[in-house]
Amino acid sequence: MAQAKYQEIADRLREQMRSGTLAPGDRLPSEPDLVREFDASRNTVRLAIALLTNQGLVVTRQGLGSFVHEPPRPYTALLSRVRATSPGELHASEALPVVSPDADEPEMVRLVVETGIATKSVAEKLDIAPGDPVIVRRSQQQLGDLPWQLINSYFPMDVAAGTPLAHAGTIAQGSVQALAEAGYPQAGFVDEIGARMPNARELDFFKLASGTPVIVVNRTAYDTERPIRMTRYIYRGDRVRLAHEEGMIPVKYRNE
Amino acid sequence: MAQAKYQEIADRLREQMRSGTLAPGDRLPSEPDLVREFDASRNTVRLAIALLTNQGLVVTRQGLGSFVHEPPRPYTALLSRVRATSPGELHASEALPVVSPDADEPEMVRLVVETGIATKSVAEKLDIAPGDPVIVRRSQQQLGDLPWQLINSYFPMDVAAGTPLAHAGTIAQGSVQALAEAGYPQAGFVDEIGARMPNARELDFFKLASGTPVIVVNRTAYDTERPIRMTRYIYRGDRVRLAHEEGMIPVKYRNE
DNA sequence: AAGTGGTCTAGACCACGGG
DNA sequence: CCGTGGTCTAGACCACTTC
Repeated sequence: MAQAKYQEIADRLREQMRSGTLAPGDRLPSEPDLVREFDASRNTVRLAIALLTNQGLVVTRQGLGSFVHEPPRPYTALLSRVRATSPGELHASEALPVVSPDADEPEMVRLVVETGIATKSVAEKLDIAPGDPVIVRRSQQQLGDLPWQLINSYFPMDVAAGTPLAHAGTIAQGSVQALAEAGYPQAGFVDEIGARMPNARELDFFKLASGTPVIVVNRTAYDTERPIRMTRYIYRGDRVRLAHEEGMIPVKYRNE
Repeated sequence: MAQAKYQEIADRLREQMRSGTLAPGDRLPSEPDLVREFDASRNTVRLAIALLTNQGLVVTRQGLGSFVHEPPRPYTALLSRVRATSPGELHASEALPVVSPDADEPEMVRLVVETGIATKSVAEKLDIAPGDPVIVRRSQQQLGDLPWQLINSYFPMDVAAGTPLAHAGTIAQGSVQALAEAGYPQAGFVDEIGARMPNARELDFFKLASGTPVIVVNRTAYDTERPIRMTRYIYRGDRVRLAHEEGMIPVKYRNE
């Protein structure tokens, strides 16, 4: 066989999506229909649909059918806020500023503060040893009823102990200010951006369809000497874009 | 049944990976072994393994077995080259600068230049109409034998026609310089960064295991008036990180 | 009730990789 | 050759959604 039958079925369906015969939101033929159309067993048809699902092209809903994925309009998070930022815009947990949300969606935040120990990746960024104690601030954020980002901030214990950073609740003045008041003014930061498939926790929080990756931003902040914070932002790949600007952008093309 | 049997099998295997019983690179028990261990049919075992594969935790190789995924050390592409860049460092197709590749890996580039028509997404970025003609420069890049990025640059026809940008072959002085000489000096750019599952072309070029997303960077460059270029960088999510720096970073923590 | 997808079984044959 | 995963079948029963 030149090509597996389930590949053939997937290819045909993919082709129909490309050509518009199957438009975003359309229901695919039912599994029994495809069984008849391609003279295949149901398992083979299901293999084809699983393939498309894991490529993010199709979503299936039990009792209803399989549907061509409709890419939603994404929210955009800004890696750098170049233009003036009023102090009031600073988010409690230092979330990246967002543009173009559906204006008046209420924002909901669940915040947990705890002490923990540094994992290998956290230790590396903070230049401490794995297992060293750290202050962890975790938050889960929703816009309307869309769970859209997870933020985990890690502070070296000697930096954050005894400061407002170590206490539960939001930080009125913002964590950058709190770090400055504790004697660690932020001088700069490095972002490291990657993408991977979600783990169980992320799958549960975001309610992601399979075939949807997450975007991970590791932001390590430094004073003039050393790392003073590492913040890990996790976004759902299907609804979020990151933006970064440099130089002069004509006004009509700027974000925000 | 509280939980599907294949979910149960996947959970157990995942737990063994977390605890270290199964270390990265280890071979999982064979399918017949798992059939015996969990008293399940082979198809059910395969469902469990497919789940782990699509989460990027496991890779299977026919004739050999299934193995716990080994995360490789990633290459890092810099979104902004803050520090001095000599003209010689400019890549022909304006690739983002890379740090920490295995030093002396030879770089290979395949470049195609053609005229095409703007897709919806390209048209939007270039502020032209879908279907309008554009110059397209496509390149495929490898480091050693690792296919690591695809770069597609789109230029409005009125900008690039009759310039070196419209001709095959690399551009000695770099495309930024070529645009400047054509009367369109670049004033700034906007990057839009997202992640998604690879399409067929990308799957083929990168040879990606399922469960591996790609990172997409859309860089739109402007002169003082209008968009003059849109470049789409596509990276394999399993081997690439993007970096972005802001402010002052202590020397020992800088990239490069 | 009827139609959809979700889970599971038992068995078959094929293709690949290594001894 | 043998053990590994890859493909495919035919049939069963369950769970969810809508009418």
